[in-house]
Amino acid sequence: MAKDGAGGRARPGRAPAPAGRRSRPRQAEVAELAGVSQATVSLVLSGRDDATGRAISQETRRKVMDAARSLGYVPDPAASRLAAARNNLLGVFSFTATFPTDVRHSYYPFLVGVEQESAAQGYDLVLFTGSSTGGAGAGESSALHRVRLADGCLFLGRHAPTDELGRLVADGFPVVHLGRRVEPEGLAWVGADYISASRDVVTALAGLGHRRVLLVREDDDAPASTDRERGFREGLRAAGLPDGPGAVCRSGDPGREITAERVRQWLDEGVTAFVAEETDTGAAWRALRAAVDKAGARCPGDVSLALLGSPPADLAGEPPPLGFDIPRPELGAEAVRLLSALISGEPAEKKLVTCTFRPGRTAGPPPARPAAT
Amino acid sequence: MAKDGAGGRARPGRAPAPAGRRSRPRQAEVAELAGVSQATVSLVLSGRDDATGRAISQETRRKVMDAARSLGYVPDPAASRLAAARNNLLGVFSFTATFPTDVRHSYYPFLVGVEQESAAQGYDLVLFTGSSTGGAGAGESSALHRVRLADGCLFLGRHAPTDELGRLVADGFPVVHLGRRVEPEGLAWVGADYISASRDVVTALAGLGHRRVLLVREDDDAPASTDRERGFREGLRAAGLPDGPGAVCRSGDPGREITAERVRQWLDEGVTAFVAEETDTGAAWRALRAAVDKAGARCPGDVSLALLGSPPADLAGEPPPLGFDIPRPELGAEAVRLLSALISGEPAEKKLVTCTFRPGRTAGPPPARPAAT
DNA sequence: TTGTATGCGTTATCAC
DNA sequence: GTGATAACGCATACAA
Repeated sequence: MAKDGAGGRARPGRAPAPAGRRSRPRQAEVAELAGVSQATVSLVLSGRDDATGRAISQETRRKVMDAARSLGYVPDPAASRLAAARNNLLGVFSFTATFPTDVRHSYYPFLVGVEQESAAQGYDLVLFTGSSTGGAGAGESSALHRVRLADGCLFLGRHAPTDELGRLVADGFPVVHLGRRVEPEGLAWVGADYISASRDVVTALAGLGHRRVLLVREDDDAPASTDRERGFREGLRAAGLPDGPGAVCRSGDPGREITAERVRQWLDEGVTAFVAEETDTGAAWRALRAAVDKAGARCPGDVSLALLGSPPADLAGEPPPLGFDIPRPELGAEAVRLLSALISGEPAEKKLVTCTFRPGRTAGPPPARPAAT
Repeated sequence: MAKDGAGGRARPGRAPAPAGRRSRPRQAEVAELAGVSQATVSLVLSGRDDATGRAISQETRRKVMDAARSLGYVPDPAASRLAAARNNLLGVFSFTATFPTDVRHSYYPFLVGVEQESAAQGYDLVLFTGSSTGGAGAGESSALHRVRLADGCLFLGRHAPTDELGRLVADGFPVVHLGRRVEPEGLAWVGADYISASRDVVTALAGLGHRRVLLVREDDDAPASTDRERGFREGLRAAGLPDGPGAVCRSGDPGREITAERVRQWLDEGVTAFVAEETDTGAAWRALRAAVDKAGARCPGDVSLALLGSPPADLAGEPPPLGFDIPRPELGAEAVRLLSALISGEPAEKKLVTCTFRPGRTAGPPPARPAAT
């Protein structure tokens, strides 16, 4: 009973396969063609034969390889994962569409690095489409459990629910988050070192002679924002500049927009340099530039500007702002490396990647006399 | 023998689980807690109980649900997909990196639609790249056959080798090509209807009063090019315009560039409108515009221009050309629909998607007197 | 050096 | 209504 031969059988106990379509070749069929057992096929194809001391004759190896090739055999990832707990698949899960219509919000730059490093490490990528409309797990309380099909998963975007992630981590499922993240406890992540990078920008401004520098940031409490503010303040202190509440302006709310009028006022108060945060849409930087322009101040003659990040793509033609670039592909690659290590059983790490300082052309010495006088 | 209880057992026959990692609860454990059989748990949790007429008592349902919740049960996707004989994975194979650094050559717009529709259909995506050396199957002779790990695969780009694709098709593996393609026989594809779209552009020009229209195309015999030429010629004939070899200029070769001189000459010959093909880099359109400009002709005053496709991204600021837009996201979505149908056993289809006519601002009536007189 | 037997967690069929 | 039981395709301890 049971164990019928490997040949095309009627798949008892289940609905018949779609008419006319043969299922993908299995190891059993490769074995039959090569005249060996399925177990031998498994050994040969996994390359685990000589590694574990199990020696398999070259003759057999060749026969198996040939059979596999001629049948176009490819291991079933689900079966591999079930049997061996690994299938060389890395998951990528984002909570907004990975390829949004609006390219500005995309994870594209990260994916460049993720793809490269995954290939280098011998992994294929599975894009879990759980984010958008439904995904394969629509209706489920958690669409997230699907990622367990892969050996590990990368999470993009700050909207990952902490408890779901926590569950994965608690179960020992390898997870890496792209972006610094405080919780859940024990979560591995790779983030950009906004603190140092922001500090360096302020240091550069101070070095140029600026004594009053203002940070314009969004009213958001994500680490990406708070880290920049922290670095900004560190930079002020390191340069011996005043670091009061007046050094930072939370913008973004209605009635708090950066207007020409406010800029004018700040200039009158002695501010000679403005620092903006990079945002998804680049709105902050755009608004600041517009306001300064409208206020009649020239940059970098009358006022210096800096951007804690990269300018939006449509401003690529403008002179590059003083600031830093986030090495997104490198972040993606590093995340894959961490994930790979996790899968190998190493402990969860948290890693900051250094940003690239960008001298830019929007900063110079402050005007000789106070702009307002 | 075998069939030991569901309780925490030592997982015989395999390497011990990584230290400290307890395995997650299985249906068997849920069943035990609920006092029912594992099969019942499967029925209840899959929600397939009332759908198939198998009535399960509310009492049992509740007990199972409670047990599952209290144990924190989440289904193992590997096991589900193995048992269901499908892994809900769709391959996406591109012959250049899926995320090239040069975004202009990218498949991004297609992927937008692919991702959306895949999510809607309950599929996850596996990204393969022909260019990348690595991947889980590195070392194999053909990187292409790796796609068989998915339930079906989408191919992007025209460089897919016909014989390899033919092999997949012959094996009954579900494949859809993004872009019209003549061979291999029996290959399903989704393409843009360049013929109608190009015809409409010519019709629009003729409607404006143009009698001599010239198509500038690359020296390429891909369907994307030949279809446009065919539509162009159809448009000429439909408008009763002359359709000789002089109506088309094959450019791109050295010595055949579109120069100001040649444009001048064509204008002298009575040509009043030029139509260019969209190319990967946008080179044709760029060259044509430059040449016309350099020839001192103004557009649309002296000469009308049209583009069979969309202008390159960096020309987004210029006035939009008369022509059409390729609904790339829609193409991607349609391809996924076709692939999904193929996987369900339906026959291979070929489908053309209608392009969007774009009036643009580069065409007007021809000059009152021949430009050359 | 190769084959046999068995389990991974789920689904689906069939007797009860 | 419910519970055995047989695959799904692969990996591995162990026998041969």
